[in-house]
Amino acid sequence: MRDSSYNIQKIAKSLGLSVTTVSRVISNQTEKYRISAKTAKIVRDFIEVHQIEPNEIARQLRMKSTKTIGLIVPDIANPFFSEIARSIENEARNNGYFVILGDSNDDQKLEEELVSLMQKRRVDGLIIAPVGKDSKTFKQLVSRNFPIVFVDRYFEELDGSYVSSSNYEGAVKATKFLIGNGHRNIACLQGLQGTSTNSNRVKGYLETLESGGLISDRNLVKGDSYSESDGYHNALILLKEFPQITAVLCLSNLIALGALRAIKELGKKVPEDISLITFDDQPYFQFFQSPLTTVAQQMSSIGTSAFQILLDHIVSENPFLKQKLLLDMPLIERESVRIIG
Amino acid sequence: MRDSSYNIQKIAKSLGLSVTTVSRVISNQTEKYRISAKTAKIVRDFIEVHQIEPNEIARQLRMKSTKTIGLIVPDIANPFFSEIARSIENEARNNGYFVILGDSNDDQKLEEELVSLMQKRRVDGLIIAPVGKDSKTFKQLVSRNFPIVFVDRYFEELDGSYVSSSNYEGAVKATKFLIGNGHRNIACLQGLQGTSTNSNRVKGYLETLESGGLISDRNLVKGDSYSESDGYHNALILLKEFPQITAVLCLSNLIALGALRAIKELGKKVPEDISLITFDDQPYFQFFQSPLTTVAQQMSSIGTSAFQILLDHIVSENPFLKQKLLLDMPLIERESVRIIG
DNA sequence: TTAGTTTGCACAAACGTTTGTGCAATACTT
DNA sequence: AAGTATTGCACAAACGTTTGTGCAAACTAA
Repeated sequence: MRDSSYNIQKIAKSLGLSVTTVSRVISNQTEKYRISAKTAKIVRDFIEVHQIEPNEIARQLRMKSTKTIGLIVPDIANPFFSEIARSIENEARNNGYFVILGDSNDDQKLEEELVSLMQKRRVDGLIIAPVGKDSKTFKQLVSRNFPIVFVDRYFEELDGSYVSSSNYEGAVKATKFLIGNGHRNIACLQGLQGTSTNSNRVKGYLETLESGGLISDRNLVKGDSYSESDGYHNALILLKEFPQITAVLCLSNLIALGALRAIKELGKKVPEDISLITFDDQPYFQFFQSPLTTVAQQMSSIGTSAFQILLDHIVSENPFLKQKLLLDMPLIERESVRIIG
Repeated sequence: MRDSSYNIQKIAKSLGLSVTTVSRVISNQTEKYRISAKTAKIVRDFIEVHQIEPNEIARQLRMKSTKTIGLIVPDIANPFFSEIARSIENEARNNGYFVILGDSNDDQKLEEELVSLMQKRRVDGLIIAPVGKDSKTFKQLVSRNFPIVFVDRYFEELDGSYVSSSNYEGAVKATKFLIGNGHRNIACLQGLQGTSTNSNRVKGYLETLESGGLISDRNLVKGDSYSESDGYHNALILLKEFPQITAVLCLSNLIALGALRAIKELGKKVPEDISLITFDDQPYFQFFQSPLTTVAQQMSSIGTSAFQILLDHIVSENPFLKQKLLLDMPLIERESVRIIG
């Protein structure tokens, strides 16, 4: 007979006890405050029978802690972020925390609004995969030492904790792989410009080309969003403009999907006409016409690490110890890269 | 200079006003309570300058409304659910609501715990894609008229609102399509038994076989989870045991991935050896070796409808008006079904 | 038996809002 | 000028917890 109109005051009245005592039983502080085992049992039984759920909101107000964290991602429907979200939700729940979800739709304005709303909600901390072009939304938060952890994209100029992948090395690995397979004209479909992930990946790509004795042509780098449509449009442009291209490096899973759509539309085939390698491995990539070779990110590790670091910040005595974590990016070789004589 | 230590009491003191007045300005009740425009402006300017964020928790306590809904899904990393989640989050935010996320991992026990936790959190309502085998977790909620909307899976025996797809018709459509292409030995890889989605789909499949003059063999229906691994294992068993099978109907996107893995492992090809059709369209299905023919669900419509219905329940004077909505399932024809002479 | 100690619980303030109502001061009316 | 109406704001209770402290009653010791 669950009755949410019951609160600990009514329990107290019903049992002829004080609110104080009931509260202390519920919060398992019986020893500390010397509540007798007998009384404790009476209270617990009563709660059990009536399925009473003490008002958490009042508790939050009094304790000044909501046991809630905010999670803001650019696109929860992107499997990369939803996988991260899953592991964060799991880790949070196992530690007694709730997760409020915000989807910024890669929109800086919306992101800022979400951050503000979550501050109002008094979340204890924030995990955010920022749009990432501009750090101004977070400058104050970080300098106030508000518990916050960035995932995926982050800001070099901000002394905040983050968890991401070793994007530079990942791009190096991918580009070397293409060069090693004989490719000389390698294009790059990039993501949102000005983001740390994009900058590092493009840098890895360009520097590897140069150190491989190839000319790195910035015209072969196109795109300005991690979306499917951006990948599609820029792949079309790129492949029409530079017919000599034999390989394309895609900087995200969605970009790769867009590129594939474009390639198909142009009547070309992977890997016969165009070789393709992409960031962000997905289980289904193995079933593609040409199973995709990828540079993978460890999504669930990113999520669990991010939460653990955030938890440190929330409970820590030393809020100045920031953690910066870059996880390894394994290259997963499939069949989308052709070996050129 | 954002300072969350500011609250409306301090604003009041700083401005020489009463807390009451400040509160009324903030909540835009100036006309109702006759706060002069001049005073209102003073308060608003002060808040603007100091970037003050009034304590939402206190408001929630006083108002007995959290402007928060709970969303529980079996697997947020499944694109089907993450797409729904995205549209719900969007719709919720646009209506001033927050979304607390819970991932039940298709575990009844965990689901029940999540529901209980969210009740404690005093969410104003709940949207839940239930594990769906057993309705007992929700019986009380529904009978108490707690605002709740089921999505995807639901319970016939419960008079609760739900939004799902016309699963029966979808299965009929898919099965007819296979029969129409000459298939006579059609297997079915089902999802979690006892769930509404699964029952309706299997029913549609079996009845279509029968009405098509084919024998419906229950041995050709295997599986008990919507997961990739379940699809994989049962596809292996099924294809080994019944070599006469020419087509497989998969009841979810993940099951289809598992089936594909099994088919590949057995050295067979889609659609040459095995035709395949699956529920839950995904954008990337078009890039598969054999682009998959699917029966699609309208995820974002499911999400937005679910929230709107929930909102109705939350604000409505008439909590007894339940809505049951089944959205259309279009058949998307690609190349995974072979025409048999 | 009495003084000292321990046990078991209650009082009341505090967390930061919202809101019905009351009460001055000002404005309006004739 | 005096009475009435209106304007502008403040008081205080309430939402339901948590917690430092106080104070009887019960137990212990001599």
